Amino acid sequence: MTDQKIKNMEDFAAVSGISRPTISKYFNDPDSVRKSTRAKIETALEKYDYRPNIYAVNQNRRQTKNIGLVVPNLTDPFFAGFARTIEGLVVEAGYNPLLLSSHGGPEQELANLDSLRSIKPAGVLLAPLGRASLEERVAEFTNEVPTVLFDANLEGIGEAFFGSDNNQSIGLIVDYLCRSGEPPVFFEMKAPINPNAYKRRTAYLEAMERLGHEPHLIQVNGQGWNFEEIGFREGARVLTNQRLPSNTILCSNDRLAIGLLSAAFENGLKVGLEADSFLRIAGHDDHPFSRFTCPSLTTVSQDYEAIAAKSVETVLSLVDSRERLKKREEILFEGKLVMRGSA
Amino acid sequence: MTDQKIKNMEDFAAVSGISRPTISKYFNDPDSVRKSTRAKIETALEKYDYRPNIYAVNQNRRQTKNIGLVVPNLTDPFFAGFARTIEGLVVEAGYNPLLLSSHGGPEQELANLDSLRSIKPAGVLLAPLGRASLEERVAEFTNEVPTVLFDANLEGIGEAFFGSDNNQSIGLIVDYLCRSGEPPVFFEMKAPINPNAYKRRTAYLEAMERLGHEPHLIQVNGQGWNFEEIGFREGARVLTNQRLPSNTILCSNDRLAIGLLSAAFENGLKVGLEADSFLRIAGHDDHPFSRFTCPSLTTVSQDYEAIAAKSVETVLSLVDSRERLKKREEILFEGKLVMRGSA
DNA sequence: TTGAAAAATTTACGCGAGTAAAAAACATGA
DNA sequence: TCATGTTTTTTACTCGCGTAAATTTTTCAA
Repeated sequence: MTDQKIKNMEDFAAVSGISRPTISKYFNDPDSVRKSTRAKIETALEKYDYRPNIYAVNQNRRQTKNIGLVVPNLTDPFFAGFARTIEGLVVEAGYNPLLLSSHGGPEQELANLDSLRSIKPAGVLLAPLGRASLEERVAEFTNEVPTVLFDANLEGIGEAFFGSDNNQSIGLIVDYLCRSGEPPVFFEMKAPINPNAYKRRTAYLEAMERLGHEPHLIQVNGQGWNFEEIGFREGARVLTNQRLPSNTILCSNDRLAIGLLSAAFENGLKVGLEADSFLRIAGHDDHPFSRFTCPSLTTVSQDYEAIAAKSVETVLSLVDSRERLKKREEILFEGKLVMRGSA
Repeated sequence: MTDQKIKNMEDFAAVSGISRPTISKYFNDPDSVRKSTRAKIETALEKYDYRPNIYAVNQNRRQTKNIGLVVPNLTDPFFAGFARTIEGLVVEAGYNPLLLSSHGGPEQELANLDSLRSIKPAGVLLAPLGRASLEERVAEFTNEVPTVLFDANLEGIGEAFFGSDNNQSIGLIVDYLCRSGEPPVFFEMKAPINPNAYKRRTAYLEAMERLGHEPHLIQVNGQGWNFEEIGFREGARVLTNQRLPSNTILCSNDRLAIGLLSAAFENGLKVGLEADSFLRIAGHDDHPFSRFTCPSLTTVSQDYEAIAAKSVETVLSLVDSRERLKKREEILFEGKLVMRGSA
């Protein structure tokens, strides 16, 4: 490494003995130059520490290599894992992911889209919060920038949506619970933020009807994304005050279930499959922590790797083609039953 | 909102009736122009949708407004929360945070610093992994870019370090445990990744000595950042095979404790303060999930808000002054005992 | 050896702003 | 009203690179 200062492509072209336009071409695609030239450039690259100024590059390119990635809440390990997987795929494809978290707030979500706007992303992957009032503003954004939705759907918005088949997955676990014991009641928030929650509610009602059981919804109060807290607090109320029509509780998501399990423990109510258990509790999502609850949580895993892969693939193909999809695409991936100790 | 297209500052200057250099000045600091001019500009801003091209701006500014933020592992809610707090402070100060996660790998950490380099951040906040072999490369980076370390210290690297006083916090909980029952053994990984783990081990040994008790380290195998998994697996081995010299276990961090609690439950060992409990378990960090373990986890909370505030304040003052600190600063913040059910 | 195709070079312009210097316009208070 | 200092305008240059067109060089097969 020589320490002669290379401040721009001009300088680097000089020391490498190649013209600047060719150097530029090389950086846009190393395979687009003759092998012997590439070798010369790479030799120089080892000797001198140079990389193109990203601001100058992006100012002139038709399209940046930036891919925006917006998740509802990074504090939730489920989304953190999702984001990590997606980031990996994006990087692998030679693009530059930019991760933003909406922290559970619709205003923050819009702020995120706004700050993405300013970096002119080639495409965006958005897991929306899904607060009806702001869908319009999100739609505006997706008109400007090719956007693929994942995890939660906003009808008709974006080029495509990839997520879980709540119908199938809830059906799966309701089937299992009915088969192995008393039919479940459904534990959820009264006014959920996330569109999936509504889908799951409906799926539960349908599954119970299909199996000829009386459905029963337990809809608790609570705002925001502190699901464990809500599950704990409201779960304690329900468990101590209310006479439930079943000893089996299916929670709308694992985080509620984690809170509920904690409440059950606190109140000395044994949860599990054993004969002396008072309750069975199941969740949905296969949250990273659900293996470590007491007892470990029976749940449904989402195929988030497939969702991530398909989402990235789709947004990148949009970016490459510089076209929009003729028809909005929508694929729902199936969940898998994860049997553990709690139900 | 008129839809006449404003494509650059020139256009915007035209429609707002102000000269381009003055517009430029306005965007760099709205208060630097006369009130009447500012009013004119802001009126135009409401009418026409224009924002400066960030790439052109950053190409010409002496310094970008970007602040890099690198955390070891976003999948850990503790760091996700930390990051969120820091992001908020950075935005509030008018800077642009860029969040990257090292995913627990030193190579990824270097890759993160490398990709930060290309966006020419004005300053960086780094919570390092602390793998000795790569410290040198991190140090190189901190020579180029003003960097403040937080959470984990690398001796002599960066302009400053702000973190927890492990000595104080471990002392605090060892005191408490000894006062309220049997002196604790210390449960930790044999070869921890994180520098704090070493500090905590030492702090434990010192605290025990100070109180006149025989220390006892349980050092388990395990690689990487799956602390719950390691705590669970190795915890189960220890609890079933080993005769412990105490019924009280202090874990090096909450995530290990969460796994250990799960293992205890699985093996039918009652944890808690009750007379019929077999074990007491305590952790460190006040992890977001530690309220929902069974039983809830007694631990020490880090003053991460203070650490975040001080870190941001310091890096921004470095950025503003465009100077380096004469002397590396180092502040350790005290932890607080969080008494819950497990010990 | 030749000749066509492929690749590299030369030249030149554009992108959208920051910034500096000099000139002009404006604000303020006595 | 005038002098003074403050803002704004004008003009012009710079940043580092993408990109296009015309030209030259290289490559490789016939």
